[in-house]
Amino acid sequence: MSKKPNMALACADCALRQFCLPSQLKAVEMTKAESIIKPNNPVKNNQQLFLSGEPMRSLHIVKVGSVKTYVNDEHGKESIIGFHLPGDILGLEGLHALENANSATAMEPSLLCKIPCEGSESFLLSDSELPHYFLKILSREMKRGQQQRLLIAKRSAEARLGGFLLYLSKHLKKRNLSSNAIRLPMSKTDLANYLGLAAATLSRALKQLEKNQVIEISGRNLLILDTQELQTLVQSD
Amino acid sequence: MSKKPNMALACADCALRQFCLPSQLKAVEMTKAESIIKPNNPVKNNQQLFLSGEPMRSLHIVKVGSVKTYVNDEHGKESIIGFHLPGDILGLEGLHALENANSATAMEPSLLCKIPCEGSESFLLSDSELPHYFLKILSREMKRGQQQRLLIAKRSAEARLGGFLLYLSKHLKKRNLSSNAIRLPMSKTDLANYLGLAAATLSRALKQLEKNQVIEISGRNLLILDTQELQTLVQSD
DNA sequence: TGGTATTCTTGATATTTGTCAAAAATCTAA
DNA sequence: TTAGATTTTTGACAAATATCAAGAATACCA
Repeated sequence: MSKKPNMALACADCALRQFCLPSQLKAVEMTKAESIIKPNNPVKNNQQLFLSGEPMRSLHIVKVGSVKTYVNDEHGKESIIGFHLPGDILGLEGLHALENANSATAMEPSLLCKIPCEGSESFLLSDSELPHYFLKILSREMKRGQQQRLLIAKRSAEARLGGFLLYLSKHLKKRNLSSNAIRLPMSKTDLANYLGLAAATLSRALKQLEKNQVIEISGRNLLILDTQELQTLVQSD
Repeated sequence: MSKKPNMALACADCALRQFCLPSQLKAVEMTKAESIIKPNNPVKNNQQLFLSGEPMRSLHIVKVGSVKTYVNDEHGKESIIGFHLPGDILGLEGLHALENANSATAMEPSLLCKIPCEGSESFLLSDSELPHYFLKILSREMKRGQQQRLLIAKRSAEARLGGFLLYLSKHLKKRNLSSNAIRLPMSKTDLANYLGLAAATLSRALKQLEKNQVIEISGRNLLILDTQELQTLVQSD
């Protein structure tokens, strides 16, 4: 029953375990997973985690902090793919080619756990239940991606913003974090980019929601006052 | 070497095999796969294949024809999730819950192959290389979904249309089908819905591309005259 | 084949959103 | 802490797209 000093920080005792490893994992597989996963890599604010096009060395899981993924078009202009919070797995879209599809940068000082993709220990090659588990994760992410696309295809700026805030709120709630008082980890510019809006339009949409007493916002701190109204907004479009 | 009468239509000899089963599948696994897959189910035009929310009985693969997937919002309004052509696998986004995330309807008389999800024979539970293979498929689809989302977030109607036409063209080319003379399987209404545009806007965008001699269109028959120009259009946004 | 229903196109107009620029607010680093 | 850089907000305006309605084309079914 003795543990190595750093084990308290590793998977078995991790508060986020249910979001990145199957909860019903057998003890023997748990040990194996822990031997593969490299936990708690610290990264600084704005630090690049990986670059689009590079060979993929590992999947990343956000333990603490937040990360954005994006691609740069031929003119160097950045397009935001997504924002990733604690418990989120990054890099799944690169698995098929073992090449990073997107680039990733930390939006604040963060801790990341890594699951190596290469070599004999790779979970991709393993006979464990891990591949089946990741199949589920990918399927869920695919569904979520479709929903996000629909949100953006509805064109109203306020509806897009509302949908995003609801997503964020639900995400935090699942992790037993405050779901109404939210600190936005990303810049307004990046959020506008993600939502397919001009920065000025996002600014006005935020102001409008505040005027209607749906939210309160001060810098990156946001308070959802009327979840119901947000839902109505998203649906009525 | 003797075959059952319908085997000529089944997986081993299927022209689309490389798109739905791993090409390097071992003979023994190939046999197993063929024993699981129910090939060539005919469906009529406009026939429903499955409904969002229902328990998922199988994955579907388009063998002949075309299928659309969509969801209905609380007011019954339809939002198109995607269009699926021969070789495409449907239902992946429902795997994680074994529940259909979307509804599906044939856009023309079609043939579909089914991979059952339930029971002991399910590929999900199998120890074969199939789960690893589907991991790759899902990863690729996830990347594609992200690209489609970016296309729609860039807002110009012509760029969205151009991107879609390029996708369609590439898709057909991979299958050694005519990539410049395209028959659009979907209605303009559905395509507009998918691209997040009003039907009138799509109509005008098509007309504009025709005026600029980038495409020629007559009903559902479309000819790409200038692929290069389409690419420029998508990128310049 | 003909009649009906549906989809598509087109024009006129209204609305939304983007663009640009300047000022305000915020962040960063010495 | 402060100066400079960056991000955000705001206003004025331009551009793109939605909406609506009517007519044309097309598809569907008996």
